Amino acid sequence: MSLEQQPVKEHRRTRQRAAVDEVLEETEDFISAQDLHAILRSRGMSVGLATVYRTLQTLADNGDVDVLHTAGGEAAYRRCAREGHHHHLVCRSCKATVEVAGPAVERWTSSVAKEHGYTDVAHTLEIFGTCPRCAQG
Amino acid sequence: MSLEQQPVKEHRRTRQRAAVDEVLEETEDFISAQDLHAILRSRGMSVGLATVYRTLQTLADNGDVDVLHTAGGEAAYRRCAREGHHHHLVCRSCKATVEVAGPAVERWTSSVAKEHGYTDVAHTLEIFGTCPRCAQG
DNA sequence: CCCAATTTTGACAATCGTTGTCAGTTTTCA
DNA sequence: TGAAAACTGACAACGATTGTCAAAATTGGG
Ligand SMILES: [Zn+2]
Ligand SMILES: [Zn+2]
Ligand SMILES: [Zn+2]
Ligand SMILES: [Zn+2]
Repeated sequence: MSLEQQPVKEHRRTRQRAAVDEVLEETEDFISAQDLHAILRSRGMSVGLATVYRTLQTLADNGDVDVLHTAGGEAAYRRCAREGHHHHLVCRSCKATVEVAGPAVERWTSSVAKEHGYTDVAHTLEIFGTCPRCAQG
Repeated sequence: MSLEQQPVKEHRRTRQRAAVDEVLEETEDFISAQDLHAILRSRGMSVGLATVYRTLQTLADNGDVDVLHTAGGEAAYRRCAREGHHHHLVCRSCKATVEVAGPAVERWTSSVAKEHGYTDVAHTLEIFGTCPRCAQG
């Protein structure tokens, strides 16, 4: 067995990371690296695109933000309120997100996996739909 | 029986499509467009990469094959035995796939969506793990 | 069988999100 | 304060996928 410690990669406090953090903090919905970078630029904050990518990647690795892969194949990030494992109900058009927990689903996935002898199990689950606001207004 | 109008985009029978179909038919696990193309080439069957992409895309659109987005961000395709809506338990290393149905999950996702007023709901759910064979040998 | 309309093909360029490079900059801490 | 260590950013590189468009193949008549 290999006991893996959490990879605390974020050691140093830099203005770039603070900037990314700030945007994440005030952004309610999932946002892509590119979009976050655009926001920073529009605010006159100069942060390299690569740095934005790296920072988000690290935050995701450390579990500080959730990652979602959109239909278009791009990664979107979000700092969620809920702490433990959970999933998302996301509006296809405006990205409005609801955090949802489904203990039954978690149990089901592990039982299915175990049933077939699969180990080291993980799963991805996202629910997409049209939110009430976008549905009609 | 329910009459569902299928977008029959595949009109013509060409050797290229037959070739792609053949590989899909004999391939048990999910396979990417690139890998399928490589197999065709290795067999001396000349089929353009773009054609492989287009063919798989069309098959997926018509619901003839299932699509899976791997961790590496590439699409993988599979002709499944099960007909209705279902999910997959996939081995991370060898791609060995088990088709699974989870009526409870389906119910849960729609109830959660309805609960928050979301409509036109869909969901993605994939279970990843290490299959028994890869686990030890 | 032959043809013209229509669809499909494939080599190649182009796009797009993302990662690698690496010299110069910043942070940390002894 | 003085490095060692981590971080940054401009830019190149990358890999998967899509767009282009002339040439080739399929189809349904005639
Ligand atoms: Zn979340
Ligand atoms: Zn919405
Ligand atoms: Zn399937
Ligand atoms: Zn396996």
